[in-house]
Amino acid sequence: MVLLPLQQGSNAERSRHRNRQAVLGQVHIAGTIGRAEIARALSLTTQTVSNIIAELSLDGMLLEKGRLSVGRGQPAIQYALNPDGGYALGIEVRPDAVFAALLDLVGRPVTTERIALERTEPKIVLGHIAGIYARALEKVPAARGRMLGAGIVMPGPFGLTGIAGLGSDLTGWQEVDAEALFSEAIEMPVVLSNDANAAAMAERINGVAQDMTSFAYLYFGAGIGLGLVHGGQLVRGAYGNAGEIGHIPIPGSHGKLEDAVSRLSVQRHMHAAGKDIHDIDGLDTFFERRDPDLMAWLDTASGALGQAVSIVENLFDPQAVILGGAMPDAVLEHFVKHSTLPDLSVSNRPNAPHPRLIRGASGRMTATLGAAALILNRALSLPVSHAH
Amino acid sequence: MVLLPLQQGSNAERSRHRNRQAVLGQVHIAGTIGRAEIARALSLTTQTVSNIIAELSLDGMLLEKGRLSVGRGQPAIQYALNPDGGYALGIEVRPDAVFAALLDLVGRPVTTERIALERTEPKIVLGHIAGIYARALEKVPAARGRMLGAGIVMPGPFGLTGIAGLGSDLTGWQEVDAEALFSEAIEMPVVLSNDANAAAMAERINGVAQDMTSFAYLYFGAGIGLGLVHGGQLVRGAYGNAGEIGHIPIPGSHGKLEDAVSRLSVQRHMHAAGKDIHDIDGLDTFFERRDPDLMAWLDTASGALGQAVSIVENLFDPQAVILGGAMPDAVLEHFVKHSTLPDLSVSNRPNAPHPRLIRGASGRMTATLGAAALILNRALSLPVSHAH
DNA sequence: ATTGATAATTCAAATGAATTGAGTTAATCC
DNA sequence: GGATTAACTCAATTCATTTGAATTATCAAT
Repeated sequence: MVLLPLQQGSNAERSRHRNRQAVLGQVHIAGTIGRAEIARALSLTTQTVSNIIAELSLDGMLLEKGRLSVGRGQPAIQYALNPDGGYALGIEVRPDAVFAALLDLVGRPVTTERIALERTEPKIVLGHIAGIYARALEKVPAARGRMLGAGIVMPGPFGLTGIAGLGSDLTGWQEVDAEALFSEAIEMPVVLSNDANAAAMAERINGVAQDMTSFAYLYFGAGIGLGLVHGGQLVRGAYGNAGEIGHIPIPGSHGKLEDAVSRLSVQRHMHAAGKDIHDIDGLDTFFERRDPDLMAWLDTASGALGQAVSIVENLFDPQAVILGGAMPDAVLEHFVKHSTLPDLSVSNRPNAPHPRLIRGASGRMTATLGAAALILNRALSLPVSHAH
Repeated sequence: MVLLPLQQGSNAERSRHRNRQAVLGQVHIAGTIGRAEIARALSLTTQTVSNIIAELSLDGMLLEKGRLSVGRGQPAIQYALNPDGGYALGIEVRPDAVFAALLDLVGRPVTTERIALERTEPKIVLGHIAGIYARALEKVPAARGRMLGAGIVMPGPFGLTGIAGLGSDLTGWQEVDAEALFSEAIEMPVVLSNDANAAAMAERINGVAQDMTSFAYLYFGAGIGLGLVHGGQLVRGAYGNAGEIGHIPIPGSHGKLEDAVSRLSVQRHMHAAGKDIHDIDGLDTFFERRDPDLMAWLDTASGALGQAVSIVENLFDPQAVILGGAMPDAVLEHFVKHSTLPDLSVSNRPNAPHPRLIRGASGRMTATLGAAALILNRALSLPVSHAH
């Protein structure tokens, strides 16, 4: 169960694979780019990059985008990712529903689906998965034979821990190898993660973190989770449960971070004031009215959130902390504006290239999109292989 | 200044370099090991490993250690790291002194030195460094021409941050490229880090974390620092300042973690009781007597420490948290025994292979040894290259 | 408009390091 | 003592990269 780095030696074949990924990664970062520039970025010869690009074009992963002239010399032929070059399936399993999205190679959703769940036992969920996949292929025939893999998001923590069984867990999933079960059901590579990690990847592939290699993501789900990206890769921890920030104590507020700032927390608070919030839109409505009870909750929540951000900053020194998840954009924006971030932080630097706290771009589907982004990130960046 | 992953393509030469490191890494992990076993671990052919081992033996990095018979088949020739195969210099710059240690390839210190400092300006410190290096080579002639590099430990944080200038910083080092200056002074590769990161590496190379790839290290210096290792590599953060745990607020205690648990904290507390502690031995003496004022401090400190450990556990999900640094072993042991670790943690798992909190093995020189360990770790593990 | 400089690209040959496959050696098992 | 197993070696082959020379396309200066 321990994640440990898989030490793998290199040979010609693995070098080529690595270089293909690196080339795709450069194209992804740049949008459009020429071979010579890729060669310089990767310390390879243009000849090598030419060979690889010919191969990738043949495989349908790249498209020519005309020539770009910059000063003297022959203008470079520009290449871009072919959106149809590969697809990734994202699946988010929640206690009440399964969400799915099919993303193309540039990270755009091409089809999405939602299935309500009565029960969450593995058999039932897995039964739906095959259908989801089949319908996705039907809607997007171009994806057939071009699936890169599937990302699965489930509420953590995974395995037996001291915070298991605190409500958000799915029944029947505690002691099974979910990754293997899903992989068997849809016959493609599968990556399993929690919602916060996935959301972080969504921002990296197609959101506000595209230019960041080290950042943190605070995700509003039922509780609150933390996704950590370092050097372009997720920091999962030894057992895959890094980022359980909801349970850390916050001074001033009486208890855990989750008690002060989470969907459950606001629902509880509003309910005590005789006002019931059933979903995100409901919350949005109260916020639009500047409901005084909600504003009071936001005040204390902002304080707790600022503390949490500062802890994350001091422990991980990220380029920025991104805020997103199941909250109305306006509320997230309010948090970004009104959370007071302590001056006493390593992230409080003059001339910082990024604001310390940023609202995520991926909207409410962020975790589902992020599930697929886990796969895309693997396809578009140098591998840091891990084994179990 | 931002650390970003250096995307580098692969070719035959770089493959060989990588495979050499991987082979050395396997030998380091195993102690002694045969070629076939290395080949299996790295997914290489025995022929390839044979070639590489021949090369490494010729370079003096490996030693034959007889044959080991396990069941049928020809017994495998065992190889071990040649301690004299390479050396790493560790340098720790403190406000009052420079510590240095020369480590051989297996991580044993072969010579150490201490130089008192009146002033810490770059010119003065750098002036001492050349002398330290020269004397080390004189004492250990075998190290001449076999230096792998130098690790430098200086009090962080590096660069301009919101917690700069809070006392522990060295004067004159805020705005200079320390790595370049040291590298110029001793003409070898240099890695710069803070004390906690270095200490963590010391434990990984030659201490209690040899079998861990993801762990956290709580380091007692003047304040308290955190070193994070994930997948066998340091988590440095975007600007190299990850792990500034001293400044996070701790509930219950009135302020920062550092206020409750650090050398300065215990000195302040004891001074208020009319008892002065000047150094670690002084502290040890009070502890041996079970001085009631010290025991009272330890009580509150243990509580705060437990909170900090739990935060680290939940955010990082390490295999274990290691405790070490400038404290008497007996006091560290007391912390390990008496810190109450909350049940509500991802690290509170049944059948955990490691205790949640462990005392470090490297003793008082840990940061200096760790400085050199930064270099050894680079030589003995697969590269995760970063550029600035 | 012509010419030279610059840079991207292509072709063919060379290189480096890994793999492959056959053969040898040295232990255990029966 | 022969069969089996596994480590190790040798020589030939394969793969992917680099090297070096030649070609093409643009900009800049005369």
